[in-house]
Amino acid sequence: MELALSLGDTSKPFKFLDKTPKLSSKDLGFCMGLGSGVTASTRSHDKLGSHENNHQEDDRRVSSDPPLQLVLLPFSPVPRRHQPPSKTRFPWLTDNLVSEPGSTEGSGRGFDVNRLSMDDADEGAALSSPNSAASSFQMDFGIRSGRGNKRDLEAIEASRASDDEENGLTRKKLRLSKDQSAFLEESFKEHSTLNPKQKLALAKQLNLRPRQVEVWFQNRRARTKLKQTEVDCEYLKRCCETLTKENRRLQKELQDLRALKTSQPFYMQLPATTLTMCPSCERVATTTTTTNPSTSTTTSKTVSLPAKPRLFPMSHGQVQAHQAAS
DNA sequence: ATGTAAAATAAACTTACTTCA
DNA sequence: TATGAAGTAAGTTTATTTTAC
Repeated sequence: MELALSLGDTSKPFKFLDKTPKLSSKDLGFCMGLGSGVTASTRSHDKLGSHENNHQEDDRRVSSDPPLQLVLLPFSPVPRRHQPPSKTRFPWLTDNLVSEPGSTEGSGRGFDVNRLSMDDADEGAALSSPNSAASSFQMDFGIRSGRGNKRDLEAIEASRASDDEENGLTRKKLRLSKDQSAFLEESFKEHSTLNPKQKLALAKQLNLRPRQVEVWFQNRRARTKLKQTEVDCEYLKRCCETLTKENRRLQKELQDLRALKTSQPFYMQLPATTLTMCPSCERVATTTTTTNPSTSTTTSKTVSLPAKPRLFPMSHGQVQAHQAAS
C-alpha cells in the first residue's frame, strides 16, 4: 500500500495517479492518492508528502490497482519557483505589482516594492514605523485607537519587539494580530508559497519583517501537512476496517465452500484453483495447480476465462468435461 | 473569582537537502 | 564539475495562551 500526499500542488500531480480530478483554479482542496505499488527506490530521507522532487521515482512506480484519491478543502495551488504566477485576487501576490513600468496595478495599494532594494525592503518592513505599527498599516489592520483588543496591542508590541531585536535587545516572541493572521491566511489560500516580491509586498502591507512572513508561511505549510496527515490516517483506518470486514467475509465463504467440498466427494478430484481478475478488462484468469501422485511433481497452467469467477459448484457434466480436458 | 500547573498553540530557529546560476 | 546562494521541509525550541482543577 502506498500513500502519496499532495498538499495543494496540482501543478505537479502524482504521476501514478492518472485519474486526478480536475480542479478549477478557484477550488480549494487537498489531494491524496492511495494506491498499491512498488517504489523502485526510495530516498533515505523520503519525506511524507514531499513529492515535488520525486517525479522520476514516481515514474518507476508499478501499480495495477486503481488509485484512490481523496480531495479535501481547501486546495492551494503552489506556485513553484520560476513558474508564472497564477491568477489571483491578491494583487500583492502577483509580479505585476512590482514589475511592469507604467502598470497601474498595485499603485492603488500605496506601496511599490520596486522602490525598495532587496536590503531596504528587508529592513524597511520592520523599521518603517518604529513606534506605530498600527498607524502604518496601509490596509488599516484593525489597530485603532480606543478599540484595540488584546491581540492588536500585541501586534504593536510585536513591532516594537522587532525593533528591540534589531537594536540588539532580547527578542520577544509575540503573536500576530487577528487581522494579520487573517490576511496571511487569505494569502495562503491563494499561494502556499511566496516568491521574494510577494513576500516583501506582504511584509510591507502587514508591517512585518519579510522573515516573519516567510516563517509564517513555513509554519502554515507544516500545519497544513500535519492536518492532512491526520485526515489521511483516519481515511486509511477506515480503509483498513473495510478490508478487514471483507477479509472476514471471504474467509467465512471459503470455510463454507470447504465444508461443501467435503460433503460432495467429486470435489476431491478438482485441482486447487486460484482466481485472478484483471482490474482493467475484468477478465478472470485461473491458475490451476495439479499434483501428479506418481511423480510427486506439481504443474501449473493458466487459463483465461471470459467471465467472472463462479461461486457455485459445477454441474456433473461440467465436471466431466473438465476432467476430460485435464 | 482567583491562582497555578499542564497542555496546546504558534513564532522563531536549526539543519539538511535541492535547485539553479 | 564545483560552488555558493536561495529556498524548502522537517524537526526543535520557546514564548504565549488556553484549559482544567
